[in-house]
Amino acid sequence: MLTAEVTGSCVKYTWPSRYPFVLPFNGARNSIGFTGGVGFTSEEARSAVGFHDSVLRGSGGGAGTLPYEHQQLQPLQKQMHASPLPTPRPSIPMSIKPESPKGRSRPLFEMKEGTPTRKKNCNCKHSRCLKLYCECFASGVFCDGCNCANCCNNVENEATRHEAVEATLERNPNAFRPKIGNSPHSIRDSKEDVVETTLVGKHNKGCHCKKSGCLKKYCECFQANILCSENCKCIDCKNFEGSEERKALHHGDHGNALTYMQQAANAALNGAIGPSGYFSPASKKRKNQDLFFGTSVKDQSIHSPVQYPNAGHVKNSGPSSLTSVPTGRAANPASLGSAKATYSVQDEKHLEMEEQAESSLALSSNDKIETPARPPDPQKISVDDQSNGTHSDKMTEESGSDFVEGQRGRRPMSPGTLALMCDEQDMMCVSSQNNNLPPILPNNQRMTEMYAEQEKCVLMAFRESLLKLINCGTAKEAKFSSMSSKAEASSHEDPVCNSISRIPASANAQVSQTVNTFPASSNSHFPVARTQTLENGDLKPTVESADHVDK
DNA sequence: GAGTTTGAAACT
DNA sequence: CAGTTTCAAACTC
Repeated sequence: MLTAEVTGSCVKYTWPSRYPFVLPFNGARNSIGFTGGVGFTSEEARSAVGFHDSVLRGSGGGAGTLPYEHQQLQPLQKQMHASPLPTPRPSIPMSIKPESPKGRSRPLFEMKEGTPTRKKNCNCKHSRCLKLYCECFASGVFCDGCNCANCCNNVENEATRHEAVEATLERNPNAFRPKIGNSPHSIRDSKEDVVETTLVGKHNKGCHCKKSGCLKKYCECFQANILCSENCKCIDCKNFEGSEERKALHHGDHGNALTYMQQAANAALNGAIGPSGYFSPASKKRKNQDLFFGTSVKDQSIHSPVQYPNAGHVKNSGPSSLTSVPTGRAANPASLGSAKATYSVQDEKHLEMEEQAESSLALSSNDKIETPARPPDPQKISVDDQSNGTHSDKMTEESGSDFVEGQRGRRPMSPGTLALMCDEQDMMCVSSQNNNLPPILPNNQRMTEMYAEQEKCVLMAFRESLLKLINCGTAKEAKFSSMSSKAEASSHEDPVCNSISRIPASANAQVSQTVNTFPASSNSHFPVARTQTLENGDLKPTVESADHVDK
């Protein structure tokens, strides 16, 4: 199926073909490119994309400002036929670069203040621009105005180029497919708004960096503005969520206090949820070691500290669960729709659930990320205000909460704490809205709802982990108790284990009750841990909708 | 701008 | 599949 991807002012369509097919559209600023696409007509493409319905609207730029209206298809069709390609249905179509967006990791267009600008041309000397060394070739575009020598990546050498493409595809059928997992947000790279737009997608093959720490553009992940993932085989990677170096890089480069706040919030939240939820650089380094209970780290998704809130919490009772503590999404609005997370790729169902959750969140966060010329987000303002210590009063007035009130007169809080508090206040905002207080701005409301949703996810995950822990301990203790009881050949009617199990049982009941009060929509994507009383009185943890999870 | 470093791609 | 070489971009001076 043809998929549409809206990236700023461009829409890229990906056809399930191994050939790159990049089509120009409407000049440099508005481009529609088809990536892939052997033998399909514009009509097919149009219907597949659903120009007439709402495919684009679903993923589009938010606030109803869709850059590609129906009538804009006309120039597209014209250009398709006016393409320099030798045949109407080229087997290896390419287009001239200046008008082509790029489907690979290295963008041909760099976003500058929301405006795509041509990236510099290639300088190939020995490859004749017929190998993947050449960015143009790799991007599926003809060289045009490049500084290359003996270039064969042009219309004149179509036959040669065709052979080269075939050879390349023979080596690697996916050679012309995007290296980075699709994300409509990853291109966004303006200096003003780098706030964790990085947390998107992942490198399909992963990088193999050794010396750059994955914090230089040598690293394809870094270059693509994404975090390294479990696919990467890099050494001494610093391109992961929570990395101080990476944080410093972002912070130093852009001086974006919000970025820092959000990242600090991520860190703080991770730390708050669990000691192993937040990965220090040192812990990241453990991927090359076997520190996690002697289990091969390669088998676990620890490459990135970020896990989807519902991903793999309980799959591995050991290391993986330790690393799967939900993180930054709750505190990081920009990472919401995109959180580059390393999920434990262990179960397709789980993945599907994740994607559903992801897409639902991404949808709601699209306007924030995609709308270039938006007025300052009230949420950001509130964060900034918060950092200046001017917001707490406002929040107190709005929410009437004792929480913020209680913070007065105390020592200054760390950025992480402040960011966390910001989230708390977001929750309070939601509560306020639920109490029929005057609504805030729509965008703000969406954001706060998102935060609430995230917090729910986080809390759910946390609760689930605690439940597992309790149940595990209870079950084990009960088991040992009964064993010892048998050994003593005594027949106590009320073994210790029972008295122990009562406590968590009631606790579980309480928690379960709490969980059930969540709207179905909020946790439908996530497995719900419950307890089941076995015949021997032991409590058996169960996970709804996730019976694949290891017990 | 020249030289060096780096890591992906290509090759063996 | 692992090791080596080639290549061009990124980086440094």
